[in-house]
Amino acid sequence: MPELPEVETVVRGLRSSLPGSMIDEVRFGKTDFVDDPILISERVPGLKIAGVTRLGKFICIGLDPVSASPETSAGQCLIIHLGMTGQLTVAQSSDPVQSHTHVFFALDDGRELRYRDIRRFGRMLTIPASELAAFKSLLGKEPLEIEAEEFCEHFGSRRARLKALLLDQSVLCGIGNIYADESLFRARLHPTRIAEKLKKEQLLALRAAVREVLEEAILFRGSSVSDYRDSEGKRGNFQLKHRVYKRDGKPCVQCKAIIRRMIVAGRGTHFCPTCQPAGRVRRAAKKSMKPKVRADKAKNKKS
DNA sequence: AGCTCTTCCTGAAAGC
DNA sequence: TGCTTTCAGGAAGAGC
Repeated sequence: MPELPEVETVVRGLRSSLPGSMIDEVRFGKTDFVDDPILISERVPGLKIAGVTRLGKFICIGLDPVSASPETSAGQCLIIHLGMTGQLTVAQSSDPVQSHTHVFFALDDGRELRYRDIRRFGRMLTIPASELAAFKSLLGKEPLEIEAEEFCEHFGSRRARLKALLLDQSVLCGIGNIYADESLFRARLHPTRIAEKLKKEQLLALRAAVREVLEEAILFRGSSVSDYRDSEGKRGNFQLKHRVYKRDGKPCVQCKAIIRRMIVAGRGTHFCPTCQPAGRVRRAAKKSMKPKVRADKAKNKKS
């Protein structure tokens, strides 16, 4: 599934081939993942692609009017989230169309920017360029940009589990299930540990692990599990470097213990029980000779 | 505040 | 062999 390294790889590919081209026409197949297809059809054709950037897991295609008359500030941003199975590729318009391709942006040079999404968990919308800052402000910090102090403030004050926080796009943007698990392994932290209870050095280790994993994954052009492909339709290679993700039942690369899988924050979560020891286990559950009574007492106390 | 559950969707894999 | 069921998960919303 596309997370920060995969989206970054796609963005770099698009950036090298799209800017300067004009979008002539937009055609849609299914549109249930598009905020407002009519608006896109109205606003986008006739605009020139100025640049391609990444915001967390979002791809942002900057579109400018061709004749830059001062009063038409009709610059737009086409924003695309790949969800689980989204693919954004550039093809010749004569190339065969793969199944599940739902949006076609015909360019003025005979090429097409195509959006394919098997499960349609992606999202597509257009906003005026002037609203980009507001859109950005809804997202958390970029994990490759956040400073150490800021990271410690954001995480150190939260009572949530580390895994849940890493997945929360309003805290850090761009991390998904793969890189959350891989980062926690490298930081030697158990996914269910409570962020607030970490020592500063552990928070710093987590920040460093996140950066290291993401940077390495970008070098390998992302991880191709399931359907990920870059803008040329090619696979990434970082899946070969995963140390815990989808490796449950296999020996830990570090200590040979068996990698385990559990559900945390509703997601399949992979970890090494030895390298990533759990935090203090709450005592309550253990010596519960009279669990019912205890539970009731606790309830009465509150009310 | 933060947790779980549900919804969206398809194809792969497991179960019968 | 072939059908049916289960599962995976990013994000948002409901409800606790």
